[in-house]
Amino acid sequence: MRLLWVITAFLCAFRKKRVGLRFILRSNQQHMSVESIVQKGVSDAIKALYGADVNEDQVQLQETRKDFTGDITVVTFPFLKISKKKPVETGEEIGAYLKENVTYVDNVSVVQGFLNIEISRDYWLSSLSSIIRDENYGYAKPESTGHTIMVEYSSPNTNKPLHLGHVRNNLLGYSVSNLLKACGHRVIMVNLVNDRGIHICKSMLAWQKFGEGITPESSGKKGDHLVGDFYVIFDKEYKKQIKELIAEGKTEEEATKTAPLILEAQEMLRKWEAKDAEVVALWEMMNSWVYGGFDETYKKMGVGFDRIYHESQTYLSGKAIVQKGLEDKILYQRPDNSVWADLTGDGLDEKLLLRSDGTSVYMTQDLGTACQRVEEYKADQMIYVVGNEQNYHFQVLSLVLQKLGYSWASQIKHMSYGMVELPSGKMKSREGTVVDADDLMDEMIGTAEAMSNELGKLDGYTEEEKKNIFRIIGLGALKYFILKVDPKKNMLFDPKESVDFNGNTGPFIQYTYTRIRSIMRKADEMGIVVTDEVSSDVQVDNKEKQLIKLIYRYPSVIQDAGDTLSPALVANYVYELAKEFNQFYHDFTILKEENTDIRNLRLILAKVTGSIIQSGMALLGIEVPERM
RNA sequence: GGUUCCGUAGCUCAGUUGGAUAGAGCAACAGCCUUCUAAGCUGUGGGCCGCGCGUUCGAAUCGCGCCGGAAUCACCA
Repeated sequence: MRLLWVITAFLCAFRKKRVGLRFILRSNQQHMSVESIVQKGVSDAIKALYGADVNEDQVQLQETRKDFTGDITVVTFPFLKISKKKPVETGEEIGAYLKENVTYVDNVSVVQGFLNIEISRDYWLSSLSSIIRDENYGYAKPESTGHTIMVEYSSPNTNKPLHLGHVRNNLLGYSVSNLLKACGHRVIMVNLVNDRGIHICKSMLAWQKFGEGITPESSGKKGDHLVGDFYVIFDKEYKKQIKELIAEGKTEEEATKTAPLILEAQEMLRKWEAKDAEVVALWEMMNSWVYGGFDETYKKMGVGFDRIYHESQTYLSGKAIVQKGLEDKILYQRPDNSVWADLTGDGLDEKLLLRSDGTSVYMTQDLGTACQRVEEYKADQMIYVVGNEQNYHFQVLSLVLQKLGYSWASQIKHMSYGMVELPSGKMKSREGTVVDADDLMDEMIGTAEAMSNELGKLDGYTEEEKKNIFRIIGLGALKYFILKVDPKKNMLFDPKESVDFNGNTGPFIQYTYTRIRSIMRKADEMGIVVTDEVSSDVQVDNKEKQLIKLIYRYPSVIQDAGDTLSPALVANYVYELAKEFNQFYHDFTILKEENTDIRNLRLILAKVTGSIIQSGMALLGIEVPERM
C-alpha cells in the first residue's frame, strides 16, 4: 500500500553535483561543444594575458540574454582578482583574445561584467547537419552505461480502482524509466501489488454478504470498479453497525473494535493466512477481477511493467535478515519478543521490525524484497516511485539496510512526489471526491472529441481514425498537464475546469507536430527532397539560429532530466521548442521559399524539430498524431 | 513537539553549477486567417519572488531565524 497519496523528498541529498558544463559526446559529432570551446578558450586567454591557471570547469557560462547579441556569455567577475582590472576591461581583453585565437568565435561584446560571445554560423550549421544524420539524437546508446536500475512504481491495492493519485504515480514512474533508458541505463520496471491484508478482506466479505453472486460478466462492470463498490458497501455497513452499538451505550472505540463486520473481516484474514481453501478461492477470484480491470487501465494509460511482484508472496520475506541483524546485535529484542531498530542516534525514532508474535510488518517486507531484487537483477540502483507521505518509511529503509551492512543501501532512492490536490482539498473516498482514473481518461478524450468536432478539421476521416486521434489528444493533455509540474511539488487539479488544450499544454505541442507533418507531406507531394546537406553559405536569420540553439540543447536536457529524475524538464523544454517553432512558422514561409538552400535549411529545421517533439513526448509517454 | 518538503502575477506553473531589466500559460483587453492547419501568432495590463537578518562584487537561488501550508512520527500498508 505504497500509494496513499502525496509528496516530496530528499532527492537533493542524492542529486549529483554537476561539475562544469556537460560535454556532449556522440559517435558522429565532429566537434566539441560550444561550452567546451569557450571554456578552453577563456582558460587559455587568462593564461596568456595574466599568467594564471584557471581550470576550464571554473569558467562560468550562461546563455546570452535575448536582448543582447551573442550566443553564450562568460561571467568575468570571478577573474577580476586575477586580472586586477575592471570588469569591462577584463572582458574586453579576454574577448579580444578569443576572437583572435578561437576558431568558432565570430564576435564579442562586453556589457558590464558580461562577455557575450557570438558563435559562427559555420558551427551551428555543421552541428545541425550532424544532428539530422543522428537517428537517435539526444539518446545515449542503449545500455551503454552498464548500470542496471530498477524502478518500482504504481503499487496499487487490489480493493479499489486506480485514481488520480495513481495516475501521477504511473506517469512519473513510466516517464522516469524512459528517461533512464535514454541516458543509457538498463531499466527494469516493476510493480509491487498489494493484494493481501484486511482491506482486501473487507471487499471480499461485503461481496460474500451482499453480492448475490454478481460478477464483472453478469454486471457488465469493470472488475476493479465492482470490487471497489463492495469496499464502499463494507464501509457503509460497518459504519451502520458502529452507530447501532454506540446507541446501545458502547463507546466509539469499543464499537469500532467490536462491530460484527470488522470481526468477521479479521477472521477472514486469519483464514487467508491459514490458507483456508474457501477464502483463498474467493480471494483469487476477486483479485483476478481486479487485475483484469487494472490491465485495461494500464493499457489505456500506456504504461507497463517488466515484472509484477505480489505482496502475498513477499510479505513474509525479510524475517531472516532481521534475525541475522538481531544475532549481530545491530537490532534488539524487547521482553515481549518484538524486534526493533534503534535509530534515535540518527535523529529518528525506534522502528518495529518484527511483532511480538513474530510476524513481519511493511518494513520487514521491504528489507526482504530489496535484497531479493539486488540478487535477482543485479540492480545497481533501486528507485521507488512513491508519494511523499512515505518519506519517513524510505528514510528508515535506507538507514536500516546501511546499519545491516549492505553496501548498496545508499543506492536506494525514494523518488518522492507531491500529492495531487483538488480545489476542495484532499480526495476522500468516503466523501465521493475521488477522481477515478478511468473516468478521468474518458472525460479527457471526450473533451478532445468535442473540441475537434467543433474545429471540424477531421471531416472525411473514418470513425476509427478519429477515435484514435481523440484518444491521443485527450491523453496527451492529461499526461502533459501532470508531467510538466516538478514532481516533488504538490499540484492542484481542478476537475471542473478540466485541462486546457491551448497554451502550455500537450495538445499545443501535438498541434505543432501536426503542422510540421503537414509541411513534410506537402513537400513530398511537390517533389521536394530534403537533403541532409546543409549549405554552408546560406543566410541564417536570427529566428532560425534561435531554433538551432534550442535543438542543440536537447541531449543535455535529457541528461539533466535523467540525473534529477524530472520529466518536467523534458516537458518544459519541448514546450519551449514548440513555441519557438510556431513563431518561426508564423514569420517565415518554408515551401514557397525560392532559394533552394534556404528552403532546404528550413525544411531541415522543421524535420528535426518534429522528431525532437516526437521523441521528447515519447519520453513522457505521450503519442503525437499525424493530423488534428 | 521532532523530522521532511513547499511558499514566485488574480489562477496554474517555469526559473538546477548564485549573475544582467524575474518568465510562460490561463483569465481580461486590443489586433492578425484570399498565403505551408488560427488547438496558432502579435501586443497591453498585471510581481516587497512569504517576512527579517546574514554571506558577497552580485541572492528568487546559499545560511540562520521567524510566519504560513502540507506530509509523517502505528505491533496498518
